[in-house]
Amino acid sequence: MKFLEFQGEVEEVIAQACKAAGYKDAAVEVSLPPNDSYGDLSSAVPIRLAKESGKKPGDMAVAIASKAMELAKKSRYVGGVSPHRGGYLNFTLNRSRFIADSISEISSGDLGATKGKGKLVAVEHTNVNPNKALHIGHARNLVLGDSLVRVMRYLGHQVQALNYVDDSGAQVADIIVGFKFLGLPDEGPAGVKYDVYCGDSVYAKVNQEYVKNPALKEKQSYVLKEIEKGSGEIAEYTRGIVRKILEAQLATCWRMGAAYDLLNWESQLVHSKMWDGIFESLKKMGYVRYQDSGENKGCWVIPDPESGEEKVVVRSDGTVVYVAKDIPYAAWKVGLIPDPFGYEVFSRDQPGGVLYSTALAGGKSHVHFGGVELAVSVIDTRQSYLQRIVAKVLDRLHEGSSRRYLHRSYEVVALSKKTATALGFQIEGEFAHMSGRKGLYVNADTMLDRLKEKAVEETKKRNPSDPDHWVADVAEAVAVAALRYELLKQDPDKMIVFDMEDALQFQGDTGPYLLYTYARARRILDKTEGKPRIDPETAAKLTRPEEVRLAKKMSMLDMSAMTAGEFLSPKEIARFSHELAVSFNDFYERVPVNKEADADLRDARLSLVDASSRVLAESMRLMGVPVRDRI
RNA sequence: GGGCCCGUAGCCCAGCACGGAUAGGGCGUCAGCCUCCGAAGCUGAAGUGCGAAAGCUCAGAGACCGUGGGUUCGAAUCCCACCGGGCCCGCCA
Repeated sequence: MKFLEFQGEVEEVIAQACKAAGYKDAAVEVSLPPNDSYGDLSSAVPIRLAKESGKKPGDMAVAIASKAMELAKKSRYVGGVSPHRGGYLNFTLNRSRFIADSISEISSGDLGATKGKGKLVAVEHTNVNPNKALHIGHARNLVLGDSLVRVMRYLGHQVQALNYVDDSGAQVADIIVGFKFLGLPDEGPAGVKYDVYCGDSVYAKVNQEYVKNPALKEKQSYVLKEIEKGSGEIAEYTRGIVRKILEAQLATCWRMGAAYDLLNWESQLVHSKMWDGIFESLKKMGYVRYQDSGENKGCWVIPDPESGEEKVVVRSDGTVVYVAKDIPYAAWKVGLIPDPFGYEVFSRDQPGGVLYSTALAGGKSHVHFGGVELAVSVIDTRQSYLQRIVAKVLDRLHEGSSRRYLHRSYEVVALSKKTATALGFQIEGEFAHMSGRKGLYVNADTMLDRLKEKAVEETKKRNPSDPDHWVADVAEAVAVAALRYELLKQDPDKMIVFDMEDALQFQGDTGPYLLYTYARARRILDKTEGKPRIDPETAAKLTRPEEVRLAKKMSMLDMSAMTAGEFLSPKEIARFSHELAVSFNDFYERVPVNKEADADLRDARLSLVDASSRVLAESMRLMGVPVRDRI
């Protein structure tokens, strides 16, 4: 997009100007000035050069600026250069040319997305144990991961969205114990989603029973062994239950706008024997050791020379621990071992494309997964330690491969005291961590339903004569927008203390604000006579600061996305969207379009409205926030 | 005991990766704005100057950026220590 081109030109001008002034290898750097009265782009290079040469920063800026002004004449977008007495070099845009070019580029459908040329990338996210419904903590994972997938694709990468299904762990076993040994019905009540039933009623109840009746725990390990065996009545039965729960979970994921390319089943990973080969290599290189004495007697362990501690990878009964499942999975992702899987279609109903599933026997291999250049795992911060172990092992298997295996960690979602109390729990501090076992959580669907309820109310108020199905569609979009934006906009390193009442907010820095802003923009296009039209002459009429700011902001989407991709931080897009929406509303309040008498100016403004709203829609799409023409 | 993360107005957050020009938003509070394109929005908050007035002009609420040191011409940003909060360090996943 054009602002990046402008920035490139500015950097070139600075480099050349420094050279001309006798400073050959000056490091070029530019930044957005704190206030646009300084200019459109600034550089502190003279300050640095002054420091090195012992001159005054202001004088240095003047010296560099005099060279830069000449050079700037050859560029397309640099309109002016001025020195600042503090030592800054301030660059201004050739505004009419910049605006005209920006608008035509965007109007032609070029929203800054990179075409092809990217890397093969895997993004793993969601990864919810198939024994319960998604709560808002899982939703944070999904929103982060799915947005990352979208941003990476925008940046031209070829992305595989992976969802790991732990179908052979203790949590699934608990459900089966409930059905097989506590006599709980394996059909939930009518009208209750199956994942909700299993999580709310079965899982919670089984865990209560474990406390009262410790003998029941033995049933759990029996079930676990049966599942691991992979055949027999219990294993077959479990497969059916897991599939049913998973389908219910996927309905929620799809509702939130996430789509996946592949489901990786843990049971298949185990049966693929990928671990065996890796285990052998690790043994050969002496990285894993057998302990014949001490507290880990009979186990295979990975020693950590730094801490002096050791991590068990194979238990004394010969079964593998969780990291030993994550290691082959990671190795498969970055292509350190041959792909043992075939692939089959799991669902064609997924909005956003066919969903595949790993398959050991009978799977076709016309599609390929794994073996990527960059693997990103969206996993909460509590697993950082284990992820570091996985990375270390990858480096042992192939030096440097951990650089291609990135853990995007994020903090958990907790519940505010108010919300926890409303759910019937007594809380000590200001917030409470969610707990599936205790039944202390807010389901993603529950939250979406609450949001939707409120959105129906608000939408009806504004559109009393529209049909119910239309209202419902809009309200659903508003609900998803509100939840996704809320979970995305905050820094992943910060714990979210979720409060039900606060989250029902539709004003201010929220998803619905973006939807509203977009709808306002489309309204102008509907209501105004004339057509969006821009050319160098009419662009010269767009001189109001609100117009210039809006045009500048909209041409920075690609820059935001690049930052988001580089730091695996989609919240960049949230910030950008909000700023763009604020710029638009500022323009909306002060600059008339419909009522503008000058037809050229009106059409130019129309084209600005059209272009900026397209960019807004694109940035919303990158966050998975739905867009509607009218709300 | 070892490690990771957080600490910015009454509340919630941005800015920190790459040190730089007046530390940005949002909620809440108070006061305004729908016979100008959608009020899910926007404007204003002691006041100053001009004017009969509409209005214009300049200014503008709330923050010792957890504390104390250090590096630097310059620190919210980098380094160290401390304080407060959360998390991890299992033959659970």
